[in-house]
Amino acid sequence: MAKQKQRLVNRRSQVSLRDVALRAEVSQSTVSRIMRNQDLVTEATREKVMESVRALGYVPNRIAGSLASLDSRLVGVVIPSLSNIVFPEVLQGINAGLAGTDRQSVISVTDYDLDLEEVVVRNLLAWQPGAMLIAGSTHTDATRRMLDQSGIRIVEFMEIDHAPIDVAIGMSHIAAGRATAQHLIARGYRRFGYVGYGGTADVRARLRYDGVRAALSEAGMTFEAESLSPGQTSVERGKAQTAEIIAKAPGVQVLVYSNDDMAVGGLFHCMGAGISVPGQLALFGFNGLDIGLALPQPLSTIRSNRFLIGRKAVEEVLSSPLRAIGGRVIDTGFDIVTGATA
Amino acid sequence: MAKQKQRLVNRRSQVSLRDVALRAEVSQSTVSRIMRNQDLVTEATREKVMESVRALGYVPNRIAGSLASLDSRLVGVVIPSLSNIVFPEVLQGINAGLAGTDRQSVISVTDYDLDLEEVVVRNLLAWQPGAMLIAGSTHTDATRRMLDQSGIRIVEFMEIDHAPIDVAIGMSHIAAGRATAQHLIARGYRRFGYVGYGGTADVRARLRYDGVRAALSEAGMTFEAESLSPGQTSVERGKAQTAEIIAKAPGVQVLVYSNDDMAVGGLFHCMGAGISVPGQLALFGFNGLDIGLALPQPLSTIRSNRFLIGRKAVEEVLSSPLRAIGGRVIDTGFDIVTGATA
DNA sequence: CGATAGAATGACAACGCTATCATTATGCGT
DNA sequence: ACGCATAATGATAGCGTTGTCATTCTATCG
Repeated sequence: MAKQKQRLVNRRSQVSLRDVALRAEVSQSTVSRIMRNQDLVTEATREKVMESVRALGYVPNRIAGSLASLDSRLVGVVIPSLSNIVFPEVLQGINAGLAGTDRQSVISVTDYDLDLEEVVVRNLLAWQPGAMLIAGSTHTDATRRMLDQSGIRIVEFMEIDHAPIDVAIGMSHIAAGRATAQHLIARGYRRFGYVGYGGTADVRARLRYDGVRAALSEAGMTFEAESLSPGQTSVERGKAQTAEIIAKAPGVQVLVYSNDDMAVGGLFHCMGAGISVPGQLALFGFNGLDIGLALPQPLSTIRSNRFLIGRKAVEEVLSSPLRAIGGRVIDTGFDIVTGATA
Repeated sequence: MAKQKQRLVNRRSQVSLRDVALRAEVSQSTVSRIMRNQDLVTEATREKVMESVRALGYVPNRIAGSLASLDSRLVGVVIPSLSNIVFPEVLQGINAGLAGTDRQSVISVTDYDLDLEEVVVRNLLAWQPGAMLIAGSTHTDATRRMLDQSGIRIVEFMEIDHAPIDVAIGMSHIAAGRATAQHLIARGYRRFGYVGYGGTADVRARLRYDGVRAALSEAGMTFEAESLSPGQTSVERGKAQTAEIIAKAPGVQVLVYSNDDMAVGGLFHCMGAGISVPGQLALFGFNGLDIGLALPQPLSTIRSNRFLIGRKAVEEVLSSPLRAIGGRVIDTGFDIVTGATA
């Protein structure tokens, strides 16, 4: 009598393919075919099998399926934050792109920490995703190597200011910064101040800042004052820092913000302090958030299309399992929203 | 010569346990033990193996691991929307609870559609999650049956106004509605209007509405006017509907909104139209969003703790793999934020 | 120094499915 | 009615791990 190795594990008394096959008196192959909607099966057998599926409440085990087919149908997504509304917006686009396909996204958050990103990417790769969508193009060497060697499709989204591993989708934040400065100069502003994120983690905010400075510099100008915050931006911080910079540099004509939530805070401060906008002080944001547009006085800002970025990222990886040779850059662009605050 | 069945599939030339074991000249068991940080291995062998792991760039295949161990270490999360900021906030709490554990969340979105929710739950269950966190307690019969029969931990979050399958975490939206009405009545308001979501999909908005009405009714009052929108709420819609209801019912003293974004829109409308708040018209929201608190005039609202809900949900399912007998309800409560608009 | 407990390692059968090939039904033309 | 192409179904070896048990070392002790 052959010895049977037995798992002692509280073997989930879960119904499996075998149970369905047994009940329907067909082979497991047939059940498998039906569950995967492969044709080649008679309507009669399909009925018979589906009856058993329903009766037993069978739910296929996609883990086993993925292992057998060497295809997990998973798409890994890595974003730095959930509290910054722009990332959920990208997720919506990703979702929209994935809807109707049999792919499922798996999301991880890095908190703008490149070391954590490395961990997160490793864990995600362990799930054998068919593609990986990752925010930004600044990664640790190890992260880049893992992504590269995985052989799967990789989309780096949000920014396109660096050479991509496979595909990059987004906008040039340097160009957005330059456009901001040029737009404001054209409107006659000469004395600039900057309010926003001053850390190094949010690379894109930094790129925009650099872009503004570069364009100002070309026009022989510079920021007369800056109020930098090392941490997370918020409406509240925008209020506080705007108060601070006004006290520090009363002569400034226009404030450029690292993003809309800070700028909204700035506008709220001005409203409360009785400073007329843009008469006494003009404000310019970045992101084109809904809240900015709905303000009594619509915020002047630059709109990036986050939803589109997400959707295009998915479309790109679904279009082919093979990487773009030599890398591919898709510019989703940006629009200047004139608004009423600058 | 025995015939070998061969997968023709472009067998991912990926390094597996076997490759590492071969290179390090140890058994697969040993490598497996090391990868899972099981002790019982000599430091010397560990070194030797890790060298191979690094050299080959080995990434464990968690799909195979999950199948073998019958434990996916996945946590399914189902939310109705990503555009309503409260759900990303819950996700942050979930993330915080999961951080440091070896569990990974898998998120799906239902667009407030119960039939889609059913599909989404089925797909998620196919990944054999160890637990499922799902927003709300209104589901189709099939969904409820699947969740129930899965045997895994289930947390229904956001609301606690129904009997849970396993655990419910959140607040009573009916109670929040009643509290809103009582608070406003105590502050002397007598003529009420309602602005907000009027559809059936967002069950919780409906519960709050019912709560307000019930408490008004007990005090012998009712909504003198209502402006209902069938779709997604937004700041923009709040503006428009506020304008509408003011035109329709100029005598109303206070407007109760289905949520903060609508209320913020209402405040913006009043600012623009020169209506003094709360003197001529008072406004009361729901959610306690950051934006409301940062307004020049802080929004009067009810704050629910979404982050806490998410974190507690995770803590609950991590605490035990067994369901709460007879169901368990965890009330995370809510606070009235007096603010300055009512 | 031999016996022996315990530590360290190895062997190998599951896990639940899918891909591949083999076999059996079925329909069709002549 | 027969042969044959084709449709429908079945059998079975992986997929890359982990759980279990078996085996081989390594101290320790009388």
